[in-house]
Amino acid sequence: MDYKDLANLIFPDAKDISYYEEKYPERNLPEGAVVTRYAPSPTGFVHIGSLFQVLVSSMMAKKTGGVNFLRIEDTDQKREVEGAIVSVINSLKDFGIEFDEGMVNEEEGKGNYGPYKQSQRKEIYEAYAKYLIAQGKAYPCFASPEELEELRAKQEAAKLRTGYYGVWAKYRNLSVEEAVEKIKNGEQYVIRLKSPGNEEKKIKHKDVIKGNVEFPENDQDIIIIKGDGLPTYHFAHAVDDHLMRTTLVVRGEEWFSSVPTHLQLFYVLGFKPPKYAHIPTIMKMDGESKRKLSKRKDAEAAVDYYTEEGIPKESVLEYLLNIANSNFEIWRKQNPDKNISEFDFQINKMGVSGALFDMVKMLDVSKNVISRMSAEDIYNKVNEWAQNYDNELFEMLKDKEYSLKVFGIERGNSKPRKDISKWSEVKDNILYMYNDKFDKNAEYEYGKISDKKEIDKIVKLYIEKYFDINDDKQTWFDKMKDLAEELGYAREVKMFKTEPDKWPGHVGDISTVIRVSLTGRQNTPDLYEIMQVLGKDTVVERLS
RNA sequence: GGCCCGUUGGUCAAGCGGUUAAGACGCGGCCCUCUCAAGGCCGAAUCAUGGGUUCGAUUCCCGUACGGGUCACCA
Repeated sequence: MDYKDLANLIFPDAKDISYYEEKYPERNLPEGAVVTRYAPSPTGFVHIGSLFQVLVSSMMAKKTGGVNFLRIEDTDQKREVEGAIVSVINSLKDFGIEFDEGMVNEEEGKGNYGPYKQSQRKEIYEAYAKYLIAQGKAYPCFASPEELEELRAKQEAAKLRTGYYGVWAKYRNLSVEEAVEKIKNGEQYVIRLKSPGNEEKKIKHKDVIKGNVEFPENDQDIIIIKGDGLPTYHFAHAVDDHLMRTTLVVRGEEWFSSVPTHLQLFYVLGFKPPKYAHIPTIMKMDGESKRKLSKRKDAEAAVDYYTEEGIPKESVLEYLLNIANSNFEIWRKQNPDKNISEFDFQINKMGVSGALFDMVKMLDVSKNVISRMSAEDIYNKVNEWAQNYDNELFEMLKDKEYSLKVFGIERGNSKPRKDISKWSEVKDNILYMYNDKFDKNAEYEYGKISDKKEIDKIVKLYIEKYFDINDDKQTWFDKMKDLAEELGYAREVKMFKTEPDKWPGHVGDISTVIRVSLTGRQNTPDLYEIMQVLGKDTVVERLS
């Protein structure tokens, strides 16, 4: 009896690997095209760090004319979540991320390198596991959890490196006969790699982002097929990314230390390894120390948070791109109207250490993104958002023509307003522009001039003598000055500043009175434009 | 603890042996035909630390400290 017999006993029906090698040939792509992927386990939750990663891969694929696909890594049956795949797809779609290949719903995928869901690829892993067993490069291991626990305890007590390796790998040198007998007796087992590595030796490796590194070789006999018959991440990664002809693996930094294991797996299987790009973790300040953005503790860890808050997808993407390539900001300044995809993204220019997530900066980026949008664009986006998250606002926006005018205030010129950073703050921003939301009789905070009689006097005089909806802006403003003068206030702020004792106040104070009476706010966009949008009747009505 | 990776203003960061050490956010001040949001100008603020190498180190090497990752039949 030899290894082949053992392999046949374990995986009697597995195909020869040549079948798969032929079925999934090298891709026919232009020189330099990158094949990359997003490979989440289906929890349904998309972390902001994952979005970061997908952004990077998709930019790379797009830039080189390559492929970016979605593979679902559902080899952990305990973690299955219903509907997770569709939810991942949808969450990413909210950010404009769509895949060239891969899963399109819970069960189906598109593309020639599928299935794209690992639980549907069981026979493929078996074929490759069988191939290794037949060569004596992998073996069944019968160690029970208790046995492994004991092993670990022994190693810890002796202050040795823990794990299943070398002389500690009790079942690695079991004879074929013994193994066969155990299997026939129905003993439980997993398949382990018979690691050819030596811990004393170093391997050199170049990570696309981190650069040159040296690791000790892997000498752990890692599990490749678990007791439930499904592969571990490591094995599935090697087999899938080889067969799917991935050339660039973009993944989180937490995988960095498994590089030696993965390289070894590719080597043992006779595959050419892909390039690896380990991207830094997005961190958050927690008291004194930094930590990973946590799914449980931090709302902003979930990508859905941004859509719920109404932070436009472009804003999130731009912020992330900013962290990835800090020269993006300069590019954006020079190319305010270009699409993100035109930016020449450089993956090797990414920072090596984890950046702290900065919501303030994100909102600033967003403010600029939104300022570049047209009133129509903003209307559509706010409307869509409100439909899902704010019914009152949605109702307000029903009068599209009017709302368009509201969003058009100080917009569409060379210096557009920058006072919106997310849709959730829009309502409060524009509330007073809608008659049924404005309470004329409410008590408002006035500014410097707070005497009720004086206020009435100012407003009354304005409406009776100076207000004319047909005035152009200059005339309107001149009249405001005239009003100030007639009431005994300085007509220019400058005049007032040079001789503050001469007047009780200046035009600014007068216009504040009008502003508050008209809007209930001391701070608003341009008063003239507001009056134009409100229209004659409303202005008169509110000021009388 | 072992093994990896990292450390430039409060934050994100340029920088690759000689720079007045970019820029952005934030902060402070001033300016701008009315208040804001902006915009313009100005300002405060940084190379973790100790040794080398060098004519010269933020940049190269070693140690230390600190931070992060990883050591599962989870991915």
